[in-house]
Amino acid sequence: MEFQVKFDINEKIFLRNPESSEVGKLMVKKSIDLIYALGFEQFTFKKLALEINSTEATIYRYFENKHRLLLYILNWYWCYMEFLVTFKLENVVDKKERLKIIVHLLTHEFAESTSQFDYNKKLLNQIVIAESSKVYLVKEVTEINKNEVFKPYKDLCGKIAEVISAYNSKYKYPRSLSTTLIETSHHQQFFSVNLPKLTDVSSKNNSEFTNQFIEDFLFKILD
Amino acid sequence: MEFQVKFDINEKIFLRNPESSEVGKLMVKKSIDLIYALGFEQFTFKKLALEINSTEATIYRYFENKHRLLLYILNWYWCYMEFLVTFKLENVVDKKERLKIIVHLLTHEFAESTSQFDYNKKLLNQIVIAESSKVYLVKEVTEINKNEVFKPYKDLCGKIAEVISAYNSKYKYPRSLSTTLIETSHHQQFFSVNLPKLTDVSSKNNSEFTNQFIEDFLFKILD
DNA sequence: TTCTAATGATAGTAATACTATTATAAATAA
DNA sequence: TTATTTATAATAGTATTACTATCATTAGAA
Repeated sequence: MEFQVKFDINEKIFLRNPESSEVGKLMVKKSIDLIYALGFEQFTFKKLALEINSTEATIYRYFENKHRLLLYILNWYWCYMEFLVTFKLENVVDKKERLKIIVHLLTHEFAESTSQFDYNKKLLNQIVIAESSKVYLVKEVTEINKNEVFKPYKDLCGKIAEVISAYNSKYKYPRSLSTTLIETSHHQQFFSVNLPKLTDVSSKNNSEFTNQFIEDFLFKILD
Repeated sequence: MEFQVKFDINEKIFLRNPESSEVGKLMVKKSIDLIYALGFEQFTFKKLALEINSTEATIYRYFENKHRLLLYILNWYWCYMEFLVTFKLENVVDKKERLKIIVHLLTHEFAESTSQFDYNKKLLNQIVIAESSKVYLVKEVTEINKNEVFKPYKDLCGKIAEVISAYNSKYKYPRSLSTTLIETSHHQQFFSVNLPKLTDVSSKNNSEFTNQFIEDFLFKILD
């Protein structure tokens, strides 16, 4: 079974909806490949324009700047992640199992995408790990936040917090623990690959390591 | 009692040691004020040159680029933090107390610096919270890491890991837990101020909130 | 005193992050 | 069907950034 999902991304993020045209869709899709390949700092609209055989001016009609484009991509990812969580939790009643499913989702790579129309989720996941904090770790965060552009992240956080509270209603910090699960899964994955001395990975699979570390700490906190 | 501390920062980080001259010392000191005021993205060598009544060329003789200057500042901070940990732990034998002291250090602001020669530790702390991940979340991380420029961070992490292991020798992930303590204390402080819905802060003091959250989870994990 | 080395002043380049203008092509409405 | 709107490609241009290079001046060391 294979299907595509669509989300309504907050209109404040773009100038023109990239979903409304072919160039628009192509620029988002290719930006994922390019940001992954170059890193966000080296990524430019000029390079993206070249990649999609278009011009900078065209891209600027869709996004104010590359920061907004990254935000768009991340919003899509957070929506997708919330959808995935909801989907995978369907019909699972065991509360511990529900948490384990979430930790697994947060710590494992996605399979390479097969459809050419779909975003490459594997690359997207790597972008989230390495670049996502760059959208909020900026001076203008308060200004940017006013447009509710972080809502999908907050919603994901809220959803996980609910599962945490369902498991242990007495735990006092379900939201902070949610963000800690998300952020920790990112940096432990990043560190275990790039700066392994900051972690306790042994040679083997780093997703598996991160999964074990987080699951271990989550249940020690909640039990 | 008031005293200044000096650290030998890895020579690979700079072209000329800023400690070796007055302009050098001034540029590091003022860069802390400027990065704090503008955020790392808006911070430029041109603006810094203006601030210290010097020229870009002079700054470039000390640091290859602004990324290296940030790395220098963070290295200093990590060394300072390790020193502080060592200092505050002196003569404290109770193992739980030792961990509590560390958590307190990680989650609380420093006092405004009094000495005009000293770096402003309060601003430095804010820079660490908002900008530190930008030095390793880059494509070239492996290349940069080869020069051992992250050693002070790894040492700090190692030191905290030791205290963790001393408290509970059976715990399997002391290093990953160390980095999680450090990173979590940063993003919880950042979130509780800027995106509070991602946390469980109530209106009050956010350092205190972060301290409680982290202390709570640390001892649930280790006990 | 002479030499050396660091600085300041100045200039210049390539790339980035945009904005503006116009001709053309495609989609839509009358 | 034509007229109108709209998006795009092509092009040009600007201010700023991130550097590199040159050279005269100055301060300190030999």
